[in-house]
Amino acid sequence: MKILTWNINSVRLRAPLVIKAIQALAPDIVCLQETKCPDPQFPEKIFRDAGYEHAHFTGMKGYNGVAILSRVPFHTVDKWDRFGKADCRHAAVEVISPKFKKPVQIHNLYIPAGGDIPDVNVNEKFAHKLGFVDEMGKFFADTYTRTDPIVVVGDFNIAPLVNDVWSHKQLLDVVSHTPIEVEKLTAMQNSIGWVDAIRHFTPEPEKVYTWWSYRNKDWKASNRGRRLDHIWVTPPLKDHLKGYKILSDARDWTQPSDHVPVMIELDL
DNA sequence: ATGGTAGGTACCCTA
Repeated sequence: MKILTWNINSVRLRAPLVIKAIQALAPDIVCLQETKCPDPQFPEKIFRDAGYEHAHFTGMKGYNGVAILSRVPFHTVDKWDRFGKADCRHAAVEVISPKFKKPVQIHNLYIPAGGDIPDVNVNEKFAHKLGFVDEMGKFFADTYTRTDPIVVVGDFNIAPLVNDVWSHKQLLDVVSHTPIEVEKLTAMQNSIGWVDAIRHFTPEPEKVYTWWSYRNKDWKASNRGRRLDHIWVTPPLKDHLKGYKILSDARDWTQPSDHVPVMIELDL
């Protein structure tokens, strides 16, 4: 089973690029973030016509929004409001796997970016981000155990490791790579023993990026990337990891997202 | 030290 995650920054604008990524990678399940689309306007048909007839999404006007599209049947698990806000950042489904006795859940997550200033006293968006990550860790610990087969994917907006950013030293005070964010994300990861599936294949100190800012003249030449998008699995799935792909080419497509598609293949 | 770009929306917010 192939699971793709991509922050596409407007699903209505970039649905054709999602189709292009689907044609390149042939995922079974596609998890999108930043759909920026209220549910009644979600472009379901274009994905249905491409073979992804199952969909679970939660969106709102202008901001945020997550969607799960699938060519295999799933059961909807739920969608959640997080940290007291109805901001459409978390949804989950479950699929039946012949390898496991119980269903495998897939969680799609869009963690808040957190604003520019890494100080909770002057920046409420940063406080929201840290609180959101705390709440996710508590949710996983309260709802599951580390023996449940679960996948969580999404734009976590945090690059936790030294080589998840182009310059560890220069980004220590930049939101996405500050020590407090890394501490919170690590606590969330430890909640039920999440395994970082991308680093399973490309351990430190190899540089791995999934996002390059729009504000760089030449993203490829400057290569000031960050690994903000993640795929984690619980311990029972670790031995079933078969491969991964980061489609960096997509950063060069016409009208690109600033994030690129990240995919994991699991033997389920 | 600063400002750079993008999308959605409505004249500004978030990323």
